Amino acid sequence: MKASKLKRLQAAGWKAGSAAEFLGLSGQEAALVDLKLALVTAVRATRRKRGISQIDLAQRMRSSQSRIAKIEAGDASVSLDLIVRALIAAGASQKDVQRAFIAIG
Amino acid sequence: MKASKLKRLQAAGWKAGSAAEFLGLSGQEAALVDLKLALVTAVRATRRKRGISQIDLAQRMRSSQSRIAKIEAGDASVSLDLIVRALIAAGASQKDVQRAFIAIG
DNA sequence: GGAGTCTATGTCAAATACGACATAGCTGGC
DNA sequence: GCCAGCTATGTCGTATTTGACATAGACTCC
Repeated sequence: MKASKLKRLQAAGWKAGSAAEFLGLSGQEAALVDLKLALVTAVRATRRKRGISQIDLAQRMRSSQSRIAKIEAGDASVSLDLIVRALIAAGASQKDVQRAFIAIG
Repeated sequence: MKASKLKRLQAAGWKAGSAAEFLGLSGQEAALVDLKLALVTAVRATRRKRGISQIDLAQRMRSSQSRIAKIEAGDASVSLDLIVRALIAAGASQKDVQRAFIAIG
């Protein structure tokens, strides 16, 4: 069958080079974390630049103050979606976003 | 109490200018959708450029072929997190990622 | 020192996103 | 034709993420 073959392939993928895959994965995860951190910094910077409070920003994106606080704190329970939504809602300009990436580049 | 006042503020925020807020929100959502679309396109382009299949990519990021298909199809059940993870796993350069994100302007 | 504002942190039920799986369609080589 | 690999779509149980709420700390102004 198809599915069983697919599964065998996946199982094989696990066995062969699992250490390398782990390293690769952790590298990918690190890149994602870096990206999140940069964006989170941009959220706080943009919000402050616009002089709006966490409550204000929460209202703008139909979220709550506590979520904004968690976003800015880099809380693990915050998705990239939410971070970017906050960035957009805060009114980040293209330059703001670009600046966020400079740390990564 | 604090909380009740906060709640009143949020309720007021709802009432006053709800139409404008709705328009604002839908604009934000549109921006997010545009961003996702740009990234999704980059995922497929990068994957094809590297000559890897959806199964390959799925293994690289410990996901499944069906999820990759959904990512590339722009399925609503796919988060920005997963899209970016796919982009990174596909081997997109940081410049590629940046380029896609800059669309927020 | 009390009141107001802003931010941080923890909890929780409900909503959403996840991987896995099944299965179908499509294409190209045999 | 048939088979193989690749992709698309739907479902499902589980895991993660969410907004809301409570509450506490820091700081300012009266």
